[in-house]
Amino acid sequence: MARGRPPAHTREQVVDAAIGIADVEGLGAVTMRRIAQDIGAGAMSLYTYVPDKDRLVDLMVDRISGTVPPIAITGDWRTDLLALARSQRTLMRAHPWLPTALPNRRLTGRNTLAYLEQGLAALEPTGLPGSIKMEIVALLTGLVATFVTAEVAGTTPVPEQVALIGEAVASGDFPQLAATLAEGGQGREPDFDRIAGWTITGLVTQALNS
Amino acid sequence: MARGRPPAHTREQVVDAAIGIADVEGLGAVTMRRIAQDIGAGAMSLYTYVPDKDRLVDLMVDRISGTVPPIAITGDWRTDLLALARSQRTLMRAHPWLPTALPNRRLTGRNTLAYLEQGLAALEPTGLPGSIKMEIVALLTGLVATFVTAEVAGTTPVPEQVALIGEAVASGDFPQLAATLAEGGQGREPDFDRIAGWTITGLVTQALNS
DNA sequence: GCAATTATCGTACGTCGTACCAAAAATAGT
DNA sequence: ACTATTTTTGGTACGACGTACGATAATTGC
Repeated sequence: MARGRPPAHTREQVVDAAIGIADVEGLGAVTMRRIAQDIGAGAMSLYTYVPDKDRLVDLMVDRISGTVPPIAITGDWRTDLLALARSQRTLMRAHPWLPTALPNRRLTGRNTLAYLEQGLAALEPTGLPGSIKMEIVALLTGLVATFVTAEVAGTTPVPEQVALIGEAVASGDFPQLAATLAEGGQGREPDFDRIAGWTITGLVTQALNS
Repeated sequence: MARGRPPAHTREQVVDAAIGIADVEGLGAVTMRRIAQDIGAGAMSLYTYVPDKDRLVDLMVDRISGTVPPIAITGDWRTDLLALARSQRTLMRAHPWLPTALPNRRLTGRNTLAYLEQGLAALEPTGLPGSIKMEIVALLTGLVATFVTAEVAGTTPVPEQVALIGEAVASGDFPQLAATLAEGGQGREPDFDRIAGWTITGLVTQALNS
């Protein structure tokens, strides 16, 4: 029944290899030749499994989205949305290239849709209009991406930025910034649950009151 | 006093040419050869004005940030933060490549710092700790970027996504999504002021109450 | 004039995505 | 068994990219 030369690999193999490279060396290290080398194939053979590189990234996103277990819907939107945000954060921390890959990307598969579905389910008890629910889910995803990006990048202070900020503060043109930096780190450190909780509660309650 | 052969162009000229290309044809169309051609220079001459392409993008971001007039600080954080968010949105709509360029980008210049300064100034009356103020500004920027990205991309429905969603809905596995889509567009359409207002109020009031 | 200095930009290298196509490996029909 | 058909493989090659290198040109200071 299966005519023609049998494939030596699978689409999943290709996508998984790409994800493995991106996880360790970043999305920039993902090239067709590199993937091919990793799975022991010729570069051009990959095009049997994937139409082009852009779609491959779409497939990468959808595939890792499938690795997240669905959240339990309790019926309390606060709890459920926070659980969803948490699982997204876990996913993005495991695959730090994800926030970079997300913008301008099409909805690519059932796993990505499943995420949206869960967001809508979490918001069901609010009785908000569907379009508002969609917005809230999108904004929540953006928030998590912003947070994780800052979280991952924030660990390494770039000396050249320190210099810029230092002389900016010294110039006296940025009094608020100077005061904030002088204040030091005695503020609470970034806490995902707190931030996400604020946003969720803020967005939904404001939406309900308008 | 200025020894050696005089420069035929300026850094601003190079950066502005790059911005012009990006505005019309997207960030992907910005190449060193293309910029050089636009300003009538050899490709390699650009390296007199800019260390490399990555820094050039940094300079692009900082330069357009300088085109935004500073907001008037009224002392009401709600008003001032919304004004800041609005001006950021205006900027991002005028330069749609900006949300794409933002993630993982270093603070590059005084104009970018000035934006941060304004955010801190707007939050001054709240009396929140500096680190919290910083977070709120960062999250607000992320929110605007998310919104504008959706706003700009949302105008063109991709047929291939419609097909995916259609069959997903037909499969019955996504009841919430199906219900939401069936509900149609009778919900209010995305309104930036409303969304930004929710988030600002939500974030700040929750921060104050915790 | 003559060095010293600085900018210009043609050439070239390595890397990328991927178009093209001959070779290889399987089945279906005879 | 053989042939025709179908499908995958992967080598070669093309155009575009960022940019290293270095010869050349244009300016100032002595």
